[in-house]
Amino acid sequence: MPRVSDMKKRLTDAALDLMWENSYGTTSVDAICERAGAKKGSFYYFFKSKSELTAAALEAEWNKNKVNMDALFSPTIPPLERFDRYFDHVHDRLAELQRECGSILGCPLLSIGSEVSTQDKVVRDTVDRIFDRKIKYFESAIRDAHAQGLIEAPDPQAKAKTLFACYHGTLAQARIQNDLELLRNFKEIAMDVLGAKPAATASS
Amino acid sequence: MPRVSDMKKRLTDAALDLMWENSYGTTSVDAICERAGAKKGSFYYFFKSKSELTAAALEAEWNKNKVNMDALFSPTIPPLERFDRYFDHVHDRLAELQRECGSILGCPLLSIGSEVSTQDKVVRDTVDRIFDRKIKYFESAIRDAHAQGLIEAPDPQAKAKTLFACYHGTLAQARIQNDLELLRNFKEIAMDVLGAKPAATASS
DNA sequence: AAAATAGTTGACTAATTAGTCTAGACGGGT
DNA sequence: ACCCGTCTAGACTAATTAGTCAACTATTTT
Repeated sequence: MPRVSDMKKRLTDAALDLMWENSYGTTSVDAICERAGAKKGSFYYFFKSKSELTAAALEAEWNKNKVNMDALFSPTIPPLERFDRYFDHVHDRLAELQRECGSILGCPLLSIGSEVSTQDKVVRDTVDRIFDRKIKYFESAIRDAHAQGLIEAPDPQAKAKTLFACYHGTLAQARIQNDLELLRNFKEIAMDVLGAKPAATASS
Repeated sequence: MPRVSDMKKRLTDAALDLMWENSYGTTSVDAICERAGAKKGSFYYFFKSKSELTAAALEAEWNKNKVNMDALFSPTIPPLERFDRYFDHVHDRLAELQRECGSILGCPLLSIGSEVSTQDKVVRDTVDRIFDRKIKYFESAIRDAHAQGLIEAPDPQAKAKTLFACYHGTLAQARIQNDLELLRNFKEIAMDVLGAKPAATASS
C-alpha cells in the first residue's frame, strides 16, 4: 500500500474549525481546501460531498473528545464531581478558543445540527448519534449519584436528557451573546436541575 | 402619498418562514422574493440587504408574538401557571407547524442567531435584543412566584436566564432530533429548575 | 525496474448567489 | 387631468458555489 497521506485528517480538521467558528453554510469547500492546503481533486478523492465531509469531521472530533470524556466521567470519580469537572473542562476550552478567535463558539454539534437538521439527513443523523453517546455519560453519572443517594433520579435517562438540553441551551446562548459568563455558574445550575442535596461540593 | 403596499410585510413573512424551516444560509433572496411574489427590485427597494431584511423579519415576528406573550404572562395569572401556559402554547404551535412542514422547527431566534452570530452583527444584535425582552417575562413571573413564596429565587434575573437557556436548549434538541417529546414534559422540568415546591399544579 | 496502488493537480462546468440599475407603472392629492 | 412620490419590473453583473474529470506524481510491493 503505497503513499500514505494525512490529507483526510487535515480536511476534517479544517472543516470543523471553519464550521465551528462560522457555520456550515458559509464554509465553502474552497475555503476548507485552502485551509487544509488541499486542491479540489483531493477533497473529492476522500469525500463524495461536503455533507459527507462534515459527518466525517464531526465523527473525528467526537473520537478526539471521547478520550477526555472517558477520563472525566470515569467511575473512579464521585458521580456529581464528574459533572463539575466536565463543565470546567468545556468552559476552559471555550475560553481558550475565544482567545484564538475572539468569539465564544458554543457546541459545534448543536450549531451545525440546528442549521442543517431539516435539510441534510447525513449530517443530522451523525449529530443525533453523537448526542446519544454523550448523553450516556450523563446518564451513568446520574444513575451512580442516585444509587449513592446524592440525588433523587428514578429515571436517569430522562434526567440526563434534560440536563443535556439545558447545558446545550446555555452553550447556544453563550455563543449568541458571545458571553462566557452564563457558563461560569453552570455547575450550580446543573445541581439544581439534578436536584442534588447540598452536600457534595459547595455550600448554599 | 400614493400607493400603499403590503410587500414589506409579505417579504418579512416569507423570509421568516423560509429561514425558520430551513436556515439563514440556505434561504436565498431569490427564494424569498418568489414566495412573497416580489421581484428583486421590490426587495431592494424596501431592504438594503438580506441581513437587514432578516433583522426586520425577526422584529416583525416578535411584534406578532408580543401580544400572546403579554396575555400569557399577564399578572392576573398565578406566576407559575404563566409558565405552564406559555410552554403549552409553544408546544401547540410547534405541533401545528409540524403538521404543515413535517418538522419540529424549534426557535427561529436560536437557530438563526446561532448560525449567524459570529458573522452578522445586525442580525445578532437583533436576536440579542429580542432575547432580552423575552427573558423579562420570565423574570417578572419568577419574581412574583418568589414574592408569593412559591419558589426560592433571590436573584430572579439569574433564574430567568437559566430557565430561558434550558428551554431554548430543549427547543434546539427537539429541532435536531425532530422530536416534540422532549417538550411535552418541559413544564415539570421548569418547575425543577425553578425549585418549585410541589403544590401548584401536579403531584410527584 | 516494473507495475499497481494511493494520492494530487487544477482547469472546467453549470448553477446559484447577493446586489445594481434604469425604465416605467400605479394611484392619490391638487 | 396631471403630477409626483411610492412602488415594481426584470435584465444584468460579477463573484462564488459544489462538484467533475482526465492527466499526473509519488511510493511500495513484487
